[in-house]
Amino acid sequence: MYIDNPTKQAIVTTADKVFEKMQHAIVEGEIPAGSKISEPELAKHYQISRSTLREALNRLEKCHLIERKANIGSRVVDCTIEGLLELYITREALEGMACRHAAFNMTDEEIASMQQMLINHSQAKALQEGVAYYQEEGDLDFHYKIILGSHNQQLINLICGQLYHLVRMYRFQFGMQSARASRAYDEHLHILQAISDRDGELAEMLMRRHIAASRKNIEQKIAEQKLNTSAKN
Amino acid sequence: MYIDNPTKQAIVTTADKVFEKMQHAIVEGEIPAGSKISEPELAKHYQISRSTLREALNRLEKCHLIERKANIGSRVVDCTIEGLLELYITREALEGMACRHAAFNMTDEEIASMQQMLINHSQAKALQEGVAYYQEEGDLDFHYKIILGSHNQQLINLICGQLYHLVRMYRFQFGMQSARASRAYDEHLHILQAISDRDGELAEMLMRRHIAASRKNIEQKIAEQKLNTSAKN
DNA sequence: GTCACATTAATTGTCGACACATTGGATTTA
DNA sequence: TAAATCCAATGTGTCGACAATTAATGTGAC
Repeated sequence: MYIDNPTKQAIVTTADKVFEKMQHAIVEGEIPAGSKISEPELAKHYQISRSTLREALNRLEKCHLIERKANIGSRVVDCTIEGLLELYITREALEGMACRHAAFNMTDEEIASMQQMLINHSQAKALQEGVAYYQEEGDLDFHYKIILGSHNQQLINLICGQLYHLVRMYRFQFGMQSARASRAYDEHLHILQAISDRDGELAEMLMRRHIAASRKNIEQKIAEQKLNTSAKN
Repeated sequence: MYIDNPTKQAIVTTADKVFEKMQHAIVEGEIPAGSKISEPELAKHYQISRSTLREALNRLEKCHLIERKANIGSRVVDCTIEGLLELYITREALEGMACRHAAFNMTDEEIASMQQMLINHSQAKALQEGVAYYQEEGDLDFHYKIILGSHNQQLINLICGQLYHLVRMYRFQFGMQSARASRAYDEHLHILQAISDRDGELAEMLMRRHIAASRKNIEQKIAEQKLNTSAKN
């Protein structure tokens, strides 16, 4: 069950459709990260002309899923640890600010809707130990609505329209759903509480800590992995 | 004298050249804000095919200078007050974070180079009362180098590659160089001091206040303008 | 005179072909 | 054998034309 992106423009043109297909293919690793993109090959695969494919490629570049170099070609971005950490830092800045403004700008209805959502998450979490569902869909959903709640079009476009897909890609490629699930849930609760108290300053601080904690959790896991592999060799 | 953008890819293809020309034309208002873009007309004007023009348009869209709708066309973004304030808020978040990391990641040489730059600014400022030069080029230059100093490619791309041109556009269109010049200079000094002290937390706070002060200054000017115009009517 | 509908004109999306740049391998030379 | 040069093959950039959609104009009915 995907969270539908309200920022995305309606899919009417064929380039739109191919863009969507390729987006999923890249995010889910079907088109491998770091791989070179052959325009003639892909155009044939999707049964479209190169012009249309290039239009789709331009949009993929817009959300940082591929990189283009003049006269050389396009490559799918590769998921490095440095890139992941940089992405978290960027999210910390942007989502923190979004959260601060959400505290000022969200309507009472929006807040109530999020409270209901967290209750649903809590039940789903209790049902299936929650790790998978919560970390994948629920977490993104929560963050997503906070960002929309900022009512700041610039922030919304940047995060939801551009960075969002990259975040999903990293989640898929690194396949991380950690033991932080239940702690993350509590943090969500506190963030929403700060918002419903209209305390923007606290809301921003909590959101930043929430994202930073997630980043540090990953850094730690990476460090452990390194320790293990070097111990084996 | 323009600040050359290290993030921009080398200009080799004709689409690159047209992109650059149009970028300047839009930023400086030669192509008016909010105006519709006619592909056949512009293609003829630049003596290129529509395909090449569309390639240029795609890049303009990437840095938020134009907006496209399927089957309808492209429009230059229009500069609204809301848009300006949203942009400042986004900058506050991103540049604040960049500044924090610059405090950790800038080399001693980079810091020394910035200190020298501020000395130069100070002299230019003393020479010509500084308002114009400082607010236009110098201020951007300072912020620019801080961002680069974060050594965070994600942040650099977002701010310098995308938002930067929009910031310049707003400056041109609203033509704002306020009496904040000398105060802003002092703030720059303090920020750089925090960085050279490797105090990331303070550096971020100062940068955020610096940008927020600039935003509030504009909000106040707008409020005064409204008061004046309504008094006249 | 105004609204609704149909027809025409103009604009955008898509296509296939050509021009140019880059890459890889074969040939020549030191 | 190694390095440099040339040539062919592949891939990207650009072009002009056609198809599909939207906007504009004109016509008729009320």
